[in-house]
Amino acid sequence: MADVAAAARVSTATVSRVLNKADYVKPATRKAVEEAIAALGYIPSGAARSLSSRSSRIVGAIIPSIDNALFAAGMEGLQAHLGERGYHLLIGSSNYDPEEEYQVCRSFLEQHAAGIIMMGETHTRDCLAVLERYATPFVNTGVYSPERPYPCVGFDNAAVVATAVRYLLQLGHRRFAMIAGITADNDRAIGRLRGVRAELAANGLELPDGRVLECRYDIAESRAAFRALMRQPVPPTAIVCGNDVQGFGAILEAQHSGIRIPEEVSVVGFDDLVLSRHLKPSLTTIRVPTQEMWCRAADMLLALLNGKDTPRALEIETSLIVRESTGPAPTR
Amino acid sequence: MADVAAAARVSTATVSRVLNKADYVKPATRKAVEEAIAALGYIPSGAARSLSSRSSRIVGAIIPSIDNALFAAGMEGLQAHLGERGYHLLIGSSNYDPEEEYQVCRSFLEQHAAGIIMMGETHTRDCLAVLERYATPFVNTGVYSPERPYPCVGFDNAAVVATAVRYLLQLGHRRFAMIAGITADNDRAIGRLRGVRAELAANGLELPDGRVLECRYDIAESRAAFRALMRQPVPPTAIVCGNDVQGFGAILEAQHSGIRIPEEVSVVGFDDLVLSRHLKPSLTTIRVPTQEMWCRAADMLLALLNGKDTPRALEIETSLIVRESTGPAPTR
DNA sequence: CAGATATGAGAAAGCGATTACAGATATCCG
DNA sequence: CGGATATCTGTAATCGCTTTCTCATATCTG
Repeated sequence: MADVAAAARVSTATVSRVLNKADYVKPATRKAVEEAIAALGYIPSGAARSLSSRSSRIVGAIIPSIDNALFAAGMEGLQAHLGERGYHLLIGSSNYDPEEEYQVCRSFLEQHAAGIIMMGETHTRDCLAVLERYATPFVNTGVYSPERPYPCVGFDNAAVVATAVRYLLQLGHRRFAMIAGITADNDRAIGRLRGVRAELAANGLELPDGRVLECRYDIAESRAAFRALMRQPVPPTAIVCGNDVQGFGAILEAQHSGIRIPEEVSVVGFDDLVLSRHLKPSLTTIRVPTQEMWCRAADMLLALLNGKDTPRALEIETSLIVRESTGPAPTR
Repeated sequence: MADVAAAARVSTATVSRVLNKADYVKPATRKAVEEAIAALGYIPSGAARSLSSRSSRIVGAIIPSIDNALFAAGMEGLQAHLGERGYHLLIGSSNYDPEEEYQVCRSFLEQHAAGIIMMGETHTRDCLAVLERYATPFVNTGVYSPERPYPCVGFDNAAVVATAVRYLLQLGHRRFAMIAGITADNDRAIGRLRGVRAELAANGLELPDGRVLECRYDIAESRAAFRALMRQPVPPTAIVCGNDVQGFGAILEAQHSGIRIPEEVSVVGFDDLVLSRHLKPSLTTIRVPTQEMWCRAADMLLALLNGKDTPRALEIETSLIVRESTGPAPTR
């Protein structure tokens, strides 16, 4: 910076002013500085800036896994969105473990993240404490809990999945099963399971434990789960999946084992990944505008950061996308 | 840090020593400091550290797109690998554009990245210059060019794809087509196209321009490309795809339009994504140990960073995985 | 037991920016 | 045209660490 200042025959303070847009700087002076910056190929030190200004333009995002089309798409959109606003994105994965999430959170704080966006609302006490201690705002995504004190952008997983169940009920289905995500420490997975149970209960139906198989968001495991469900003495006629990957597992296993979807069994997913519309049969699912969700979360975080006014809970619109994997319940 | 020092009744210099493992610190003193750190919930400032030490434990990775299962898996593995070694990962995407890559590179330098891993070896002159100027080492991945002066970890795309072509030739195929990735500024896509051409030429065959369709790594576009190829007056009997996503497009389009794979046409992909084995028919492809590749690239970078001895070019082993999407050439 | 050698800990000078505060011009008014 | 005001620019302290010296103490050595 001193070099730039010398080349432009000004002080470092002026260079700083040019860099930070603000303040009064005569056009001529500004031009001289900008030319010096370009000529010297100067890149300001982010470390020094955040040290000195006690703030950074870094936002951290903690997702369960980068290796999941859903989150990957979200990060792609988030990065572009933040980039346009002059912020950098730090990505970390928690592996669905709040303890790991806490560690990632600490490492973000170490890097002076100005704010953090996290998937879900299940955080360790330590995690919340450290965020509080370092006065770092955060936003939960993928969940919508206006009654809780934490900022969130998402939707009510239980309520949303219920719309899919209602649709299946209308189609005449009565024997339901669910291929659920691992519910341990996963509020979204819990919500979806709860939503299915609740909607069925509201219609006088049950979802017995034997009809709920938890497995990871992994095609091989989901195929195994689908197979197991369909081999039961009285197989279900409708299977609700925790997300689209599990839905893919169901459809692919059906292709392999010759089970006809939707004639023998209907399948619905959740998320509407790109592949869903391309499989055969294409997958009926809940569309979630992932990128929009993350971008809105970023907007909320930036508003919080800059002291701007913002609602503390934002609901993201989802919709049921009916495709080929669902149909009338078989008449036995 | 001053608080920690005060609590432990030592100087900040000693706290620093404890933090950085090195140096002589009496066990008792170390213990006192560590207790103070824990008690105060102290998190050292990464900015101050890298400013003061003129080095950081940050590694940047620039990939074309986060929203691609291949890179996502690579990043997942890379992050874990770097994390174990006390390094943080910064992820950026170039959108297959060298100019954007350069901008991401600059932003990494701004964050004091100690080193950078980039996909491919097509970088702008400015990008190489700025890396040189800031004395920041980098490693190219996904390519293997021992004759070039830049460190790389990957494989020879042309040579590898040739193994797939050879296999198809053995099966009796003579009419080839290719659904290639966009070759502009993409050395991997170029290499694969070149590899197919070269291997065919070596066997007295040609790949006419009309039999090469470039499209993005996107299922919808790939489906369209497959459809177009199969609608030609004399359709190909073997289609080599630039990567697995394009292979998925081919298989899914075939399912939809009733074209039988491999009876009517054989299809091979590249990368061996998880889905490849699960589709019906499953996709014959080239397995690329993505995570290993990125981890080896990280190892090389860290070696470069720490002045350790390391080969400057590392070849990653790939292998042809024969599945159901390839078979004998139809006898016309 | 004196002197040499390790070992452990502190003082203070940066690292590269930002930002009060103050000083210097330029502009404007009566 | 002098002085008040508004507009620019510079000086220097500061951010939270690392690291080089330097010094104090402990451990050997003959």
